Amino acid sequence: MARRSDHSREEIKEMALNAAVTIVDEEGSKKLTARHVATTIGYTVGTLYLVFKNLDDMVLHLNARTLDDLHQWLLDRRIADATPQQQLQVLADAYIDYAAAYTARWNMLFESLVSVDNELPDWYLQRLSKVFGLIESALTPLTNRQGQEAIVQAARVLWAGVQGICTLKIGQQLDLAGGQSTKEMARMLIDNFLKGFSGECR
Amino acid sequence: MARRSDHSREEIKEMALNAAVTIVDEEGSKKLTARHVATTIGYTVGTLYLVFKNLDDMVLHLNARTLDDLHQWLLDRRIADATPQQQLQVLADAYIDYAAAYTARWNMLFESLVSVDNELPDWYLQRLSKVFGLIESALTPLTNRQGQEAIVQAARVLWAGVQGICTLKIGQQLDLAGGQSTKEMARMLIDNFLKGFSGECR
DNA sequence: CATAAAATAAAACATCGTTCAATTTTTCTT
DNA sequence: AAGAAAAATTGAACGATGTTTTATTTTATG
Repeated sequence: MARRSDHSREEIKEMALNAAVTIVDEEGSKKLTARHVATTIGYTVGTLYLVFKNLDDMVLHLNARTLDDLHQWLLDRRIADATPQQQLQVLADAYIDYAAAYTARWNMLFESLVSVDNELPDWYLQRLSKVFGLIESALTPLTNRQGQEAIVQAARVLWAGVQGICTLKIGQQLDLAGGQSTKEMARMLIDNFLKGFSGECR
Repeated sequence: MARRSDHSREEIKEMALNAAVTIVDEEGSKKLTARHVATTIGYTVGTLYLVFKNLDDMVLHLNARTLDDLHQWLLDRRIADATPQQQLQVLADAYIDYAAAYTARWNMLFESLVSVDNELPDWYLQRLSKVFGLIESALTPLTNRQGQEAIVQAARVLWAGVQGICTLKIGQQLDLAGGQSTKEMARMLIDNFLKGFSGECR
């Protein structure tokens, strides 16, 4: 057992979150319990409550990490010199890939939005905005035709759309006639939405 | 305490589900526990396991009810003699209203999609399809321009989009610049998507 | 009326989040 | 350096949970 001041509170926090990520990835979010995390890092359950207010607080910090990770994931897959449409499709594909690769983590992102009664803290909202900003910046070339306000709104709508496509795994659950993949759905969303949005219509 | 054969198993099932709906609506999904449901209907917890395989099974049946209810809700609000665009906007608004009015119920619909490991049973998928079919039928007038296959795909994408808009309550959580309401987002999604989809573009 | 079968209750189990008192280790004071 | 104060950590405890098992009651059956 770890004994006094082997690690600072900040270190324990780090260790706990590392353990939490591993548990979620390898055993699923249902196995993410206080005791499991504590014993994994060589402490007992009481210690966790020294560095986190409660389990929800820990999950919030865990989700913040996921958002950072997702943001980097999307950044790494962005391509230069592409049309907004191409950029968005790359982003959507990357988002879908992340959700598929780290499903448990990704799910927790939205479970928490439900369970948290209080408002989300600023440091969390900032992480959300960062991810969200990627879609926004892909749309900025359209600022000539559309106002900045409309761009922001479109980015929200598009992200929500891709999010919904991932959430309802319709491709898997409702696949009755002809397997339409998640990415195909996202492509359809982006193509048609952008056609309408970028004003190529009468 | 209720005593032997006061109610058939089917009646107990009904009572339990009625109690569950009330609990979820009035106290939230977190208060939906086996003991709470059992005592509400005047039985003890063991009896519940006579009519449901486990709590997840009960939630699944509860969700089936919600889907039926949602389907009727959407039906009641449909309008006749309207363009696909109008129909879809009415549907989207109704969907959003339902999610707002019965948030706890509505949330459980998608939490369960996550937690259930096994495939969803047929009787549940049929309920999903029924709701989904409403969007599809609103799009059928476009069958001339687009193939039946494309209609089905578009319905999926649009529903997913509205779903995502509801899920990320961006209007409330990420509302940094200018309050864009959920319905406005849905309108933007449908308008632009349909413009692109219905082929009014070059 | 006795006995089998079913329905229900009650108790038990392991686990959970959370709190708290007890114990150990460090730091501070003189 | 020694003892007191403070902090870190444990371990036990509490109430609640999902689920299973045992015991009891009620009905049905012969």
